[in-house]
Amino acid sequence: MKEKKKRSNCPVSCSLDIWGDKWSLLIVRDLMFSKQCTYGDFLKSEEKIATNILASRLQTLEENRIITKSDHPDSKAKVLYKLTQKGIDLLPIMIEINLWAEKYFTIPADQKAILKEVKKDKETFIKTAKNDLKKMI
Amino acid sequence: MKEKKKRSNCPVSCSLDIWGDKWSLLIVRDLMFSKQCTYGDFLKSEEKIATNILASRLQTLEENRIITKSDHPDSKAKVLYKLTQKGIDLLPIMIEINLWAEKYFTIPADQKAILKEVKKDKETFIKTAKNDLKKMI
DNA sequence: TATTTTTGCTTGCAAATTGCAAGTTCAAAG
DNA sequence: CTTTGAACTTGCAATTTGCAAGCAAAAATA
Repeated sequence: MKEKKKRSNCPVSCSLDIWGDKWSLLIVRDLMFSKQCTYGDFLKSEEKIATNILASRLQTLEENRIITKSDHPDSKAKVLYKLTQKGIDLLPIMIEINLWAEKYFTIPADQKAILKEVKKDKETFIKTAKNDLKKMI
Repeated sequence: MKEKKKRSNCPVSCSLDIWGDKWSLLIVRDLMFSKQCTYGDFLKSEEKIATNILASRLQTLEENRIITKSDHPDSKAKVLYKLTQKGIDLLPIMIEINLWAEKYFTIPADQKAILKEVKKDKETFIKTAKNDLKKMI
């Protein structure tokens, strides 16, 4: 496990050291939507991540205990990736990103529908969603 | 202004297209703390951003209307950078990043003190902080 | 049982980005 | 008029990205 040097002790800087790139939070997003994904599932996402980048990001996220690998119940050839508690705790950040983006971009209708639910009662939405994800650990 | 192609219409992806890197949110962080910064102020930050990277990020953030350049009242040689409303609206994301980091990293005492205030009443903290920033526009 | 397909990667390589150091330009101070 | 300061720009090596192809093990198919 290669320990990368922190740029500073600033909470924002420390966070970005781990997932501050164009791809990591998309992996986390997929896991928040799907609860668990295979390597192939990530590749199916709209943004078309390259296989080597995916492997690299999954490794970094695993090293930093944001995600875990586990055996797929159906097949030894498949691997299941899941969020850890640390990964689940990124949910509030993910939600605020969505709310910000909703204000400044045109986003898909189905996403808007979810955000409508979020805005009704953010606290409850997060609590429920976190619990749902926790069940999968 | 070079229009970069969006990877998808996903709100998270669109957001990361703009500020999904190791430096952009540190610039935003500095502006949230200091309200307004000069080029030199950014360079003084602990993380030691390179001058060319700083110039490049400032340009991208300006192109995407997260920040604006304005004249410094004291000198024509200086430039003031400020957050726009779009930039100010990143505050909830910034706060959630801080709260997440506080849970999983050891962070400086002064930062912890601020987060204690945040946790007392998040809504009010954000509203007040946003108003303070808005005054500077 | 033999062969093909699926799955999760790894490898090679060109292109783009980053990071460091050293300019450059214009305003302001001495 | 010379020096300093502020905001960049430039050059270049090192790292990272992105695309395509390859590969080994497991599973499905013939």
